[in-house]
Amino acid sequence: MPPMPFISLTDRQPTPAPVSCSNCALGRFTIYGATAQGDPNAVNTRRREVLNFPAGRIFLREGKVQKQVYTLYSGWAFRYVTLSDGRRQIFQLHLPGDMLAQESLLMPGIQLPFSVRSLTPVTLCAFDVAEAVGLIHHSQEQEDRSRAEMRRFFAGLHRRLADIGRRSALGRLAQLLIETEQRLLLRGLSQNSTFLFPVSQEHIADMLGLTTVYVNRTLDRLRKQKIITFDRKIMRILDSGRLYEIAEEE
Amino acid sequence: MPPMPFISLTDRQPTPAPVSCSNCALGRFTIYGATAQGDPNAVNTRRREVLNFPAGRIFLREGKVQKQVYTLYSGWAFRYVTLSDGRRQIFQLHLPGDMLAQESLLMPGIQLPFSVRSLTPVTLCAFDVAEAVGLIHHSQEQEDRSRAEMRRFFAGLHRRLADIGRRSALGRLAQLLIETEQRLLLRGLSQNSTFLFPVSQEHIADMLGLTTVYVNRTLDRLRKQKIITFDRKIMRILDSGRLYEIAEEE
DNA sequence: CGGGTGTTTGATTTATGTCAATACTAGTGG
DNA sequence: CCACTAGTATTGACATAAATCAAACACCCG
Repeated sequence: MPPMPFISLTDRQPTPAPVSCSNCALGRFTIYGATAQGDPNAVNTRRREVLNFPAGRIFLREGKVQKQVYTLYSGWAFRYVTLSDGRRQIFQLHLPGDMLAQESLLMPGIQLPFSVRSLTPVTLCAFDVAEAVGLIHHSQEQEDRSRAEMRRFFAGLHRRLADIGRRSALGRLAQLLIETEQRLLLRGLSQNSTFLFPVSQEHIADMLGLTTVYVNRTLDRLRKQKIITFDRKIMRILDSGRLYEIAEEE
Repeated sequence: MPPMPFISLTDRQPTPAPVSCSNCALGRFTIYGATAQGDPNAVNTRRREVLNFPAGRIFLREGKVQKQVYTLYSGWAFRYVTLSDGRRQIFQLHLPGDMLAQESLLMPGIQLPFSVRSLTPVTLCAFDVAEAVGLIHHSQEQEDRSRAEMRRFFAGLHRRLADIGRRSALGRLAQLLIETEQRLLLRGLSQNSTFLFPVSQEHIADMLGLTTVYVNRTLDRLRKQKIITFDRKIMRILDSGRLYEIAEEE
């Protein structure tokens, strides 16, 4: 089934929260996707509340134990830590459909080793941890799906570590673009290798362990080689073959 | 209870595998530690086999799905990936008492995103995944303990990522030494801030995202400042106050 | 005792960081 | 619709941490 985009590429307004999970276009892409499609009411019943935050808001804090988890219904967020002198490392971008604080499902009682901040205005659907676990154990298919999601996340964390440890700035950037495009594609948020990428160069720097200035210059190299285009938050991959080569070799 | 060392600091011979888990001095430090102490027979019954490997052997391979998990009974190992051109990133050191491939317990069916190789000769105790899960669910205390272990591991992965992304070589090295000493201390494998650290400078480089030569020079800085001593694989922390400062600030 | 692996050191290069100035963009309020 | 501001992006000149290359050295093991 080809995924349908549920917001326009250039639409920067927050998508209004759905009244009911029954007509939520996003549900199928979530960790409880099977249930969301087969029995949307089961999801609706367990949803505790719908939250809205403006851009730049810290809404999950390092060290806290989560009683709830959240589906990112619309908008982008990221998980990160800040060192004592202000240096920041971003661990992951969260895209619409992601489950935030999902590790609380696997490791109940975990103190989050990161904070989460919104990158754009976001809408979240909240579930109690126990309810979310119930949702996941709803069916075999469901369990498989959510496990697959956890594994993807886990693998991604390792990949990022290897990237920062062992790849050049150019290689890291290429990896990031490829990974992001793939994740967005699955949700119908990338079309013709073009997608909204609402991050500043400082965010990219903090994801890749680089400096803002150097990210700028590295983006420039990709632009000059006509491998990408990136303007007003719209990223377009022009030469994905070359991008893959760079990701692999650099 | 002050942990008792179960091998001598300078003993480089592999500790013989215990015939029975009942007299295993290591059990209490494992992920199933509560059971190992309260009902060692429950552990013994489930143990499938005891494996021995020489140093430098790859015994878990990236991409494989694990039907078994292993307690590292003696020796050291590490998990890593190799990029296509040979660059290597080490994700974690495994010390005696660690459960190898433990993510298979949380995420059954996961393809390992890394390989595992022995650093010294190792002895492993093997358990089927299902049996190990059973062991863990043996009691509440047990579940709590094993969860705590998972969380520690998870937090450590994030910490390492932030270190490599945002700290200098000196800071990374300090972090590594502190973390390692703490982990060893819990198992009684560090005394008077002194422990066996059977890694080459190349291993350190591959853990920290550096070069062998530069690791050598960075170790040298710590030596010259009389913060550590490191000779014939014996690491001694002389000035832990200073080491903590460096870990935090650099 | 000889060879191989791991360590140390020096000289040099390079990728990336730092500092600082200028330009652009998206909003804001009038 | 314009002027103003605050954040971003871009650019240049320069500094430096870390990599590279290459040559001793040391140590361990059989």
